[in-house]
Amino acid sequence: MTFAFNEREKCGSCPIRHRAVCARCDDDELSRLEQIKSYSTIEAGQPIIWRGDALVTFSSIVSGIASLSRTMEDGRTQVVGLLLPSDFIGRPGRAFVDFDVTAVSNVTLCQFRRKPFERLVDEVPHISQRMMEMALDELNAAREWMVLLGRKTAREKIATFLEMIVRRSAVPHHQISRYTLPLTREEIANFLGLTLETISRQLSAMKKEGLVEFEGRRNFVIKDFQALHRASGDDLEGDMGN
Amino acid sequence: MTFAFNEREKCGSCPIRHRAVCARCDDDELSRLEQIKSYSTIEAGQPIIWRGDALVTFSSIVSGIASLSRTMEDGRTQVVGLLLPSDFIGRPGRAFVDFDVTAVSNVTLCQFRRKPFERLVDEVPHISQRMMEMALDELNAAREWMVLLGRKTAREKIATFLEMIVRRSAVPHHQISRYTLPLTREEIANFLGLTLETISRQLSAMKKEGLVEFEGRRNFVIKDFQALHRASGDDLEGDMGN
DNA sequence: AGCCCGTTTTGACCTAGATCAAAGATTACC
DNA sequence: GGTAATCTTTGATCTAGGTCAAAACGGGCT
Repeated sequence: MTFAFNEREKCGSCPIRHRAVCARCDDDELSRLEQIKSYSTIEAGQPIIWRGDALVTFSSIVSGIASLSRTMEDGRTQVVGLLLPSDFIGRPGRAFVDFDVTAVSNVTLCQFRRKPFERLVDEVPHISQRMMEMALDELNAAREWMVLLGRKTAREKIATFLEMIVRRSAVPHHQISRYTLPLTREEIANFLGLTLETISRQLSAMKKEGLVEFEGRRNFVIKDFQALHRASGDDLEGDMGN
Repeated sequence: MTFAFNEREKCGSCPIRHRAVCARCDDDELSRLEQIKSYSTIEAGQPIIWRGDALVTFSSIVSGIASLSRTMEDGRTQVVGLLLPSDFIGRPGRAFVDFDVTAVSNVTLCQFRRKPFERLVDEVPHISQRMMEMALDELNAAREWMVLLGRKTAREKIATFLEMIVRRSAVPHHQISRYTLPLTREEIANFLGLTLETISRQLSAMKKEGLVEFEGRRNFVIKDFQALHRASGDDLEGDMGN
């Protein structure tokens, strides 16, 4: 699953070319980015940056999944977002990082050194426009998640989470499609504001009710998409948010 | 408290001139904004926009407080953000509104018609840069709030909320300073993911412990800032997030 | 000054989800 | 191919915060 990127790989053939911060850039702008970029890889489970670290590079996720999280002094942890390919790490204009970023699977990053990148953000409107767009999308997702965290029941939270995975893998779901949980039960719990036991019990219940079926710990099949949606607590927004 | 704005008030004397979307604009850019703006006022308690409404205008809050919220079909409500003077309403590039916006106190808006404003966003980097900055600040605040909603206890939530009010009123807190709750108990509950009864009980407990003192329902004095902070569950970030 | 109506407080009780504890599964690793 | 190290499931019990209900408080308004 890990892509092998040569140090001077061309942006033109990059898998996230049209979704990342560089999405709107023309060839000239792209070559300016090319000059300050480099690739790096992080193994599953390893930290990418810690909260409080000085921000020395920005990066785009090229492949793999990372989590953004905050851990309180006593160990309580909340995952505040999942970072997928094309998502951006780092915040122009800040000296320090606000949340821990951890590789959930093996991750390939396209990194930019801080100063030159910040200069580009100021000079190239296509970059700041795209970053604004991405920030607003994430803001919306974060707020949607706040509703989940503040008001949904355990069942609704988990149904919403499963639905999110289905929607993201975006394979126009035929009758039988197999999906994969990207996270352990504990990570799911930290994402949903629950405990791992509650996740496990709730998934078992959904199995028993014939809503999902599991093959191994991480692969599942949705047996009843409608019921899943009904369980999510969301109204039938035909994708309102567009 | 409500400001009286004449329809053609100059931006130069605007109280939010240096914090709103227009913060980075020069005089030329400001006059372009001036041409497409108009003021409007909304009474406390009235809706400003509903989720699902077509987005016809963007606006900046000039004075007053509004809330951003989502209500589920069965009435459960989560407030996902408070909008204070200089905060922005609306999202360029979207046709519909994603959350309900409601005036919590009397509100004055500086409104821009959609199309011309979107053109400005594309043409004037000072605007898109500022909007990105604001979006990123809100994103950070939203994520911080996710930690509160997902992992904090009722006590910690309320302490954090009181601290937020203290920090925002930004009067360099001398021994005795009087603050005001901008929300009813029910609104606080919907903001913190609790019920109004829990808010009331927790505030009573804090009173009994000598942490806060109330004068009427909405005015309070913090008797022990340290204890308040300790109760918030946050570590002693000397304002990390900068 | 008194009255009304919405807000807030307080009490009694209940429940969803947490916590504690101990088996079962998987996977990775010699 | 066995076994250690993780994960996951399941059970028993506890509790923070929710729910339901009623009294107390404020704060306009006449």
